[in-house]
Amino acid sequence: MKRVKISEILREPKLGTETIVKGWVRAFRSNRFIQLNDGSTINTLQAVVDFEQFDESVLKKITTGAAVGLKGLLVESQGSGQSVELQVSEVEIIGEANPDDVQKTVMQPKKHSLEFLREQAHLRFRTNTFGAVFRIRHAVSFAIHEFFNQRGFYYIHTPIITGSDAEGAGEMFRVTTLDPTNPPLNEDGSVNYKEDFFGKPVNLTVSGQLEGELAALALGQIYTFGPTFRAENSNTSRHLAEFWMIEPEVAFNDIHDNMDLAEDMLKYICSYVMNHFADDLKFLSDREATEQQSKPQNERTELSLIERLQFVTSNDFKRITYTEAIDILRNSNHYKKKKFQYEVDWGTDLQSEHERYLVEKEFKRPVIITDYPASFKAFYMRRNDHSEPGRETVAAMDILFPGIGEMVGGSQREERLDVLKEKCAAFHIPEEDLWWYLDTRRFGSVPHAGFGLGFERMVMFVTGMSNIRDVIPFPRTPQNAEF
RNA sequence: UCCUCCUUAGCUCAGUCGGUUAGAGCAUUUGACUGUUAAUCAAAGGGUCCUUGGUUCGAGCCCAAGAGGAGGAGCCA
Repeated sequence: MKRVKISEILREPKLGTETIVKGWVRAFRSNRFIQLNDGSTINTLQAVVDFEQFDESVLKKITTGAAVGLKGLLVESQGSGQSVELQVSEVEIIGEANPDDVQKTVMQPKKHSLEFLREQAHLRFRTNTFGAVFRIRHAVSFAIHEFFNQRGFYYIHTPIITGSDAEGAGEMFRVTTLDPTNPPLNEDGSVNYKEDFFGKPVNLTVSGQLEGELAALALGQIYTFGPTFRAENSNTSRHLAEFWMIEPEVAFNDIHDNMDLAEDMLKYICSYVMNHFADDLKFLSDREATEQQSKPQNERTELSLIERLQFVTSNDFKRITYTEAIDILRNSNHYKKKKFQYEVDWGTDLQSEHERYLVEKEFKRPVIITDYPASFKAFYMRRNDHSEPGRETVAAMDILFPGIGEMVGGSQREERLDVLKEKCAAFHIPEEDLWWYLDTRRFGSVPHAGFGLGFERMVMFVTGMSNIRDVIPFPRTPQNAEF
């Protein structure tokens, strides 16, 4: 007989049939009731053992955390907390768990802090919260692939090891096989990278975008979905040294097509999770609601997690230009009462507090800000045709989410070779490093656009978790690469 | 990297003005009970009060330095 997953049993219970389940004991109450979870769902199956029919030594081993196989008859439950239960006739102890040891872990049946759970990343999968988070992380991932596949996008794998530092997106991790204590040196004392594995210095990628553009300018529409690495000493609840990013790129799209695509994608993800992982979502929504009760009124969220997802899918994102954003901020009472710590001036980047004001106070919904000043945006973003003199802007777009900040950053790309070369010079990027990128603008260049979605930030929004370390199985942050 | 806060039992936390033997709930163990739902009842075990140094007759509590963690900022996704 094959084991049946608990998710199947609970979805379509075949009452009166002999069934085998295997999983981990969450609780064993009254020497009679086993609460069994096998990871297929957040819900547990109640298994009832008649303790008079089993050996004491077997019952002793049914402890929290232990792995067991149970065979028995599926029947309607006499108790009120569940509809079906398993009347156990055979117990197999598959893996024991010593209660004294379990007591020191996150598996003991009680509430734990997220910090404590983080210290046991290898065991936190066993908890309701992280089981739900990682099932939903899968759902978000799968929804993204499904979304793009349905629209005829091709999934492209861009390199993880890269020789170009062109995007300047941040500090990079060096990849080398040289002996750090005794590297080969040039005559002038510098490290001789010709002797390194690739014959030149290489790093872990900070973005697959430039490579993605090459594919898009042949295959039409592509997306990447891979790990990304930033060696920045960022110690916040929104940053990781290793994270995952989705970067679609579409030939012939302009900035408006780009916004439509991003908005559709974000809505699709929310719908998918609501439709397919409702149990996990409800658990997380209730969990957040309980947590909110211990917070002061002004720090509570107005909508529940589920309501926030519904809100996103059923309302258009607010679209404004950077210049309009500056006007709104400067005309706000918040500004007039001097409640912003940072000055609001055309030409400087928006600070976190400004973005939060726009998203959380002014519009109360996701906001897309476009047409930023060229001075603080990347070299590859397309220069707008009708910029005021001295106020040159680029066709950039950032999508800001409540509680998260920047969820998506993208732009229409500079397709004009002469302008792009000008920008390279202005940003001190040597053209010879990017010859392969510039080539795309020589052989049938076309307008195109794309964006990057921070995968973990999306999972944060969908699960309601407030620390990015709690939505990735094994977080890598400064001074922390355990497991 | 900067600012603020935190570190007491396995976990979550209390610990008064610096004063005798540092407490509670949960968890664990033992026993009782047995249709429970974070089961209940009784008892027991469990402490480098983060580390080092200082002040003091006396420090969990005051001071200094360090370590670890959290929140916020910057950078960004």
